[in-house]
Amino acid sequence: MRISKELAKGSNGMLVLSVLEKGDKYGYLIVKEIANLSDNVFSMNEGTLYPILHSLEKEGYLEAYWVEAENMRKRKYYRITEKGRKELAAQKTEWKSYSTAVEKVLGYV
Amino acid sequence: MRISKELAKGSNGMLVLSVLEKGDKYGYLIVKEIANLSDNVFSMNEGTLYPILHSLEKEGYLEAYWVEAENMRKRKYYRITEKGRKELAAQKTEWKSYSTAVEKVLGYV
DNA sequence: AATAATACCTAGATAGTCAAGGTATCAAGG
DNA sequence: CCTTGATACCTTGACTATCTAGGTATTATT
Repeated sequence: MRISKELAKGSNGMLVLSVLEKGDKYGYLIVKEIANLSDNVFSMNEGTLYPILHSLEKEGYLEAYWVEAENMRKRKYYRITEKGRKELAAQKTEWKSYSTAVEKVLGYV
Repeated sequence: MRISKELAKGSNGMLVLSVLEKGDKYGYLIVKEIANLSDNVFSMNEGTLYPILHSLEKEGYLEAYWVEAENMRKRKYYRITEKGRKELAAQKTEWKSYSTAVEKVLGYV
């Protein structure tokens, strides 16, 4: 992250779920997608991403499957589950509540 | 915090600076002020606040002084310094950048 | 042949927050 | 008078998300 690491804490899981809601992706591509969508404000570290993916899978929010076509590196794709979609919705609600509260304290609202 | 603790990481220092920008306050009152302004979304733990205050003071962003009037508990007031105001401005800019980036990834923008 | 990009991963350190506790004063209610 | 709750300061130990830094391997480019 270009952004101070601490600000980001807690939002990365949500960001991962969010890009996967729009279609299955493999790890490396998730990093690129988050960088692109954020206009390169975020550049998620791989050492951050993979533990998050494993944790989200363990919680049942994601399912993984390997794709191994010819002339292509092996890629581990992730698909968001129904449980994952619900979790994402909850986290988005929480994000709204959090960011609104911050802006109230800052005097923006 | 009612908000998941991780989301809050990194923003608390900014919130403290922000409420002090509007006038000197002592620790206990800072907690109340942040709770009030955020409509009780935030309820900062004292175990979180005091280390933050000490750290901000150490960095030169705050200055402390005791007030000990009659019929009153001893209160340790904090005043934001010029350096603190600059830091706050920088953190507000970073917050804007961060929250905008999150909302871009979430597809709100 | 060397380098950069792709693609997966882990281990140890760092740092912010929390829960839980301590100390002490004051006001209100029983 | 005594207990309770609010005020007001603080510290310690645990938790956990992230980072830095490393590892392995393949493919494309120069």
